[in-house]
Amino acid sequence: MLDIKILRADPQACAKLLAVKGFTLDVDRFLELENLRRVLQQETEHLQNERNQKSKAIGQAKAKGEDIAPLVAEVGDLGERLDQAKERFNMLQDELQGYLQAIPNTPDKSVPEGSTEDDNQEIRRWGNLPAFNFTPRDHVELTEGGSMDFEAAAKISGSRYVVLHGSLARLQRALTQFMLDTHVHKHGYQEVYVPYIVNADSLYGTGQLPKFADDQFRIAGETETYLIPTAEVPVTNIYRDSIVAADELPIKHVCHSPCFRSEAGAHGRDTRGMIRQHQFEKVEMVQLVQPEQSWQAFEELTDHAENILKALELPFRSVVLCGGDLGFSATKTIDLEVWLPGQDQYREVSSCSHFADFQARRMQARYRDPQTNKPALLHTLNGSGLAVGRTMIAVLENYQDGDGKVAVPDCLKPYMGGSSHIEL
RNA sequence: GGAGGGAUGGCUGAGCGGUCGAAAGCACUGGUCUUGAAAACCAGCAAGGGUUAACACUCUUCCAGGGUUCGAAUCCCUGUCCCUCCGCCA
Repeated sequence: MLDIKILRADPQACAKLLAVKGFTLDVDRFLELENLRRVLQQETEHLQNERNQKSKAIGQAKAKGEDIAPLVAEVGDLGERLDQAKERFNMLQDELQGYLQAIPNTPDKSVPEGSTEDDNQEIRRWGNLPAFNFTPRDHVELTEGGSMDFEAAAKISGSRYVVLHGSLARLQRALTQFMLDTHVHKHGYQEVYVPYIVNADSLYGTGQLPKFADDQFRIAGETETYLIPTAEVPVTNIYRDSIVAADELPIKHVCHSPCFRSEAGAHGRDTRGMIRQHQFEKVEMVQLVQPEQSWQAFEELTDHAENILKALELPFRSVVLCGGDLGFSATKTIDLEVWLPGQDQYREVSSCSHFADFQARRMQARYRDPQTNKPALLHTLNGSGLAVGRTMIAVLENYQDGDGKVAVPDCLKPYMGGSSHIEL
């Protein structure tokens, strides 16, 4: 959620920024709601004050043993008028609140303009594309023997699921372990284990609700709960409605979890292979930091994600998302795209986002500012480090030997029992 | 699943239907003292919102949502969560 004070102060400036994101802010509507809000609020508070005064007087009179009947009579229909004013005010507040909730975060000044991913801006490339003396196969062709089993998955669950057999299952686990260990031991993150089912408040806090309900898997039952679309949700929400001490910052968590996405709007996209699944594994980094340090933290976080690809010696490029491609809650996002020889293109394996205080405001995640000794909103950031399934695809496609085997990247060997190759 | 107990400020923890936004302690901030620190003492210290140039005034909030009342942290109902005991069970 945006800071309503900033919005009030200069709605035009906000509208201009939001336009970069392709969002049209109806300034007139906002001002209209705001003006009405002011009137109704003053009216309501005035009546409330009147009632408070009278009730207090009754209390004092009673304490002195005086007759309170005339005072009570004086209250008259005040309660009724107050209720009516309250109702009007609350209705308007709900409307204003709903209006505010639907406004995405404003993009940072450095975010390029543009509407689709074609307008994203490449900022760096790393690694040399592998040269093969054969035609590289994609991960589906490579695993035709059945180690990547979409048929079994379709039978037991449906489309967009996968069963991994034997060495592939192990490779995925090895990647996960390697990523976690790297972030914990080299990048200073604290590992957390979290629930994979969360309530609506948590999804609201990070911005998936109310707007993106269709992308979530809702659990049937009386209480409104959902499967997590990313560990970002439970991990960030650890700090919802809390005030942390400044010396606890920065908070850096890494968390491995499965992610569940209904992919509601992605019919027909990436139907082949395990690029786009309803369930996938991801290692997620989450940081909560002081506002002054957040851009530095953003660089570091992106670096941490890139380090995994470098260690795996997988060629990749980093791109800054343009306004139109930027997510609802983010002020800036850098995607890491790994080279997939089988597809002859770069594909996203990580998305590192800076949310500024947007999520923190929704979550009321704060720290005590040592300068003022007052609570202040934190800045939140997160990034995949990395999407494990897609990273595994990249390993398969980049390390294929043309002979039905795949070399194991050096950094993974300790996690693969020392094997230098896996059979598919 | 059965039976009880609980939810109050950053934390612990009092709180008769009426100056209760809430005792006390801890923590924190400032001061005195000290070469410096600690201790001791004194003082301050909840959050969010509105009107205002500012001073100031005011509203809301004691888990959440309803209700009773002139007035609710306090009484009633519903829900959520936590704790204890019994049962069951990875």
